[in-house]
Amino acid sequence: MNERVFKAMSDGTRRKIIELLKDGPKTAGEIANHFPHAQPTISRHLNVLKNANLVVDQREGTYIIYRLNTTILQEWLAWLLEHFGGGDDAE
Amino acid sequence: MNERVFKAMSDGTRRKIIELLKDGPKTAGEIANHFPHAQPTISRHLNVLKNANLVVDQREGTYIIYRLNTTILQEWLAWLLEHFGGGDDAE
DNA sequence: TTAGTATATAGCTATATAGCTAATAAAACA
DNA sequence: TGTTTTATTAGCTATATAGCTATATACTAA
Repeated sequence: MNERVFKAMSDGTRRKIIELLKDGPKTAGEIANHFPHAQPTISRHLNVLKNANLVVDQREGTYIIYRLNTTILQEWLAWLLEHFGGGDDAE
Repeated sequence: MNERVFKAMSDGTRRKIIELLKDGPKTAGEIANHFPHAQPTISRHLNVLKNANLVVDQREGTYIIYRLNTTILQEWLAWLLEHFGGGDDAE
């Protein structure tokens, strides 16, 4: 499993971005409006998520639309369950 | 969910320690022997895991035995599934 | 071309983290 | 007590990261 996914998911702001995008694609501005941080700060968080391949972006006119890459997210969860889940005796 | 758990799990060495401890409790030295790092380096990783409550330690003579806190690990996985799992339309 | 809007990049600061070696602590045992 | 073994803590360096402001880029529309 790609280390970048773990690093990306280890930040609370980025996890909230992922949760936002679970409800559907959003522009960078819409995403930024959900946070108290400056817009460039969110832009960089989005870039971290993009480098982890957890989101994809697509320019639409002046807007850039971000959407979740559900495949990577599901693969990550599957990897976690495989490695850390169900290890208890009383399962 | 405790931010410390995410930070703890975002490091590859610490994830390997967790996997080792899934096979049963081990002393700090046994754990360190599985890695190319200096022993104090592993000691600090163990401390990060301890602060996240992912492991507990117990002195046994000169040894200190680490064991997995499966509860926290399972709670973490459950939290992840709840927030990020099953969001796909075609589930 | 100019102006305006949306977003990213550059450049900075402060803080966190992973690694190391050296020193310290805690227990066992002669 | 002094020595050995096991492990942690202290102190350091190098690197990464999250935040900011200022600037640049990409597109739209006048």
